[in-house]
Amino acid sequence: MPRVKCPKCSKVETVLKSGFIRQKQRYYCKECNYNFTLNHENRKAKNKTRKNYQTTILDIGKAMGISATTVSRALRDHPDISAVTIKAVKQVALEMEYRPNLMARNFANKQTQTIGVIIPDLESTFFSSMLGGIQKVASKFGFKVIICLSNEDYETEIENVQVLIDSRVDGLLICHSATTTAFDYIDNYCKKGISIVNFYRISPSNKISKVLAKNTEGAEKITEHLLDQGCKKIGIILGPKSLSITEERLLGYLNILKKNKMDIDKELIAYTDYSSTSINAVVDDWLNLNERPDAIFCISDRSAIFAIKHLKKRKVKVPDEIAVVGFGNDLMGELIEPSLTTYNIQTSKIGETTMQLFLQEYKNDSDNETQIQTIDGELLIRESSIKKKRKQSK
Amino acid sequence: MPRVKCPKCSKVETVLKSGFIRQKQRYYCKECNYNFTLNHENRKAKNKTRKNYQTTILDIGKAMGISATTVSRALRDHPDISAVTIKAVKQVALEMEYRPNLMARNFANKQTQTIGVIIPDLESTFFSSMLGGIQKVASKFGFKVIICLSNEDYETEIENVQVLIDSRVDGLLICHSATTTAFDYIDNYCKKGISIVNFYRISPSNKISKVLAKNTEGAEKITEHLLDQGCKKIGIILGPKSLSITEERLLGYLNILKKNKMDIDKELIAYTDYSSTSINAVVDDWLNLNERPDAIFCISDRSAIFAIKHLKKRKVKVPDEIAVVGFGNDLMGELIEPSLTTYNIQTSKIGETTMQLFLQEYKNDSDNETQIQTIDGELLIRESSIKKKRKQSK
DNA sequence: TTGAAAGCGCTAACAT
DNA sequence: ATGTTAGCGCTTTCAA
Repeated sequence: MPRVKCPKCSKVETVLKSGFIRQKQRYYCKECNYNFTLNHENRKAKNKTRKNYQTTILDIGKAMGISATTVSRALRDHPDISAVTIKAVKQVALEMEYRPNLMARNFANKQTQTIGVIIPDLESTFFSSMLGGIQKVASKFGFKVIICLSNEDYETEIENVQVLIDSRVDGLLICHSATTTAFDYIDNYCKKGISIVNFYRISPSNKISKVLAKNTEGAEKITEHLLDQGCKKIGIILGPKSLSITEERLLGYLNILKKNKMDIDKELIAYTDYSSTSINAVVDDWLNLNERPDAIFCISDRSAIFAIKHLKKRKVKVPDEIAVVGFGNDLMGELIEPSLTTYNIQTSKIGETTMQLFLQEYKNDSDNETQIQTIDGELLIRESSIKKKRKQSK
Repeated sequence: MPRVKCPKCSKVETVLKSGFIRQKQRYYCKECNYNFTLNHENRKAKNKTRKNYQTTILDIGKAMGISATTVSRALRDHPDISAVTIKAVKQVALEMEYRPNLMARNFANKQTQTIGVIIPDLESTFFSSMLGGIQKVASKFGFKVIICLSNEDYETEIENVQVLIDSRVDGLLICHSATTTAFDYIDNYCKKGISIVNFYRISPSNKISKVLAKNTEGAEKITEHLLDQGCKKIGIILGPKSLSITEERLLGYLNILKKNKMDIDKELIAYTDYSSTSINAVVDDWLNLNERPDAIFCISDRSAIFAIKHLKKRKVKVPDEIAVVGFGNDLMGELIEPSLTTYNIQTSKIGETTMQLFLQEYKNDSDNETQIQTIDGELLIRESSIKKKRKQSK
């Protein structure tokens, strides 16, 4: 019951609420049979003088003669609040151009509806399309995405993680930089209960969920395909040793060579830092061998393109003299001449799945076990690996 | 003076602070010549029981027997605080694994150190490299970047703007979607004092600063180059009419045709929505003309690549029968065969400049005038526009 | 040099 | 169905 005096009889006990009039709480005195409203602050006047002043729920409450709590609840369609009140409040909110302050709301709720994403770079469509996938799912569920680029640098990666955690993002989706060799920091944060999902380039930690491409299987298919084309000597250009994808793809490559009882030539296994210089150096080395490889399997499409360009420069014919295949399926692979054979890992889907996995863990905040999801891929045979003799024989 | 009783004489007036001992405030009673500390809550015990409990400045304060205010100031190297205190506080903060809650800090400060970026998509390196530029400058100045993709959709663009503003981002960097035709919402937000910078695809509003490419100049150079190559009939494939870049580039194209007293054929001016279908349709139309164009100037590298692919499919030789040029300088242009002649607008620099412009306005929050910055570009002549006869004659 | 108190805008627990 | 109160973690007066 409202504790409001009737302006006529000055009694409190006889006064009841009686809906809203002109967006203001209306009261009714049973005794005097009198309807009245209270003179609260004027809506416009109240709008403090500061230039960027934003209406708050308190302003609305004052303007209407009701409490901020009721306004807060009405705005969020809380079941406790009556339909009339909700309607009236929303109306006033609109008039006063109220907009919720998400900073305040999130602070009060101790959550941010924001996830942080750390990726190595935006220089090809490769990571950006993963980012796109993440963003797509995130926006569908009302999450904001803060991006951070590690520029393939470990220090930057760590700094980014720190800032994001300090910002209290609800979750962290990490694709490690190529120079990251120490992954223990991940476990540290996990202890503190922060949701982290690893994607594509993953850490060895068993405390977090992961989304990865079928690296080993993909590498097997790629290698098999090259053998199919009659290749006898396949060089493999990898990334840094510390990277999960390097390891897994090398495994696939070795599996198939072993299965086919082929020699494994250590000289043909090269580790690089993804830079064009390091890739060109490897290619040069191999061209100087007595017996050149007849195929090069590159860790990424980007490196495959570097290799093709370099081979062209060195007047080596691709694919006839040396077949080149990539991995990943970057948009660029379709454009280069010859078009690039690759393994489509579905980057965008990796992003989507990563976000979904996070969401899943976020909802049932129980300490459920971590899971590892593997995204299917497919061999994409294009020109860069088709040996002519074979082509004709088919 | 501390209001602490001496444990021996129980007097208050005689007690002075005397530095820190074992990270705790130490007191000294002049009268008893006695040093002591107070028994405040235990550091470890205090660490509430909740799983994700994070140490707060209050925890540090309690643990040390000083106020949260002092801790807050010490942590930020406030000049009021003595060096000893600062050192001691930082030490304890480290021990207690304190991390500032940026959500709370930002809320109290009414700023977020975050900017929102709205771009149309991440499907090529085109916008993502602008994003990269923004991110680069942003991280240098301690700003976080929230990205939103409009997917070239006006509604989504508006929604994104709303969410970002509700989140109280410090600034908004917008590159409009291709379907945005109503830009008035921008002015509305400006009235409320939100910093907005427009980049690349800009609105007609004169209330916000803008960063743009030299569209008209670039289009002039491109057109001149095509005339140079002996082209007589240049088709131009534009984006939607509502887009600033469409208008400006068309202007450049027309300027040069007029300057050279050439006929302007309306049939050769086509508006598209950037989709491959719409571009292919235009190309098909032109191929069906009695007199086909001998060159096609595309609004973007992406559309130029669509055009080239389609022409190849239709067995039209590029550049001999029809030269094709793009605009922008997307990474892909270098890879396609024939490599694409384009105008390098320096996407990454556009991003960097946009962020710098925002920073500039943000610092001197005076209502300084808006500025428009134009980023230099350069003609990049590659294979797709070099007519053979010319090549030989040179 | 330090501390106490108020407040940022919102939400939730607890009345009524 | 609505209001009261307290609190999220931090910063900033203002007072000492």
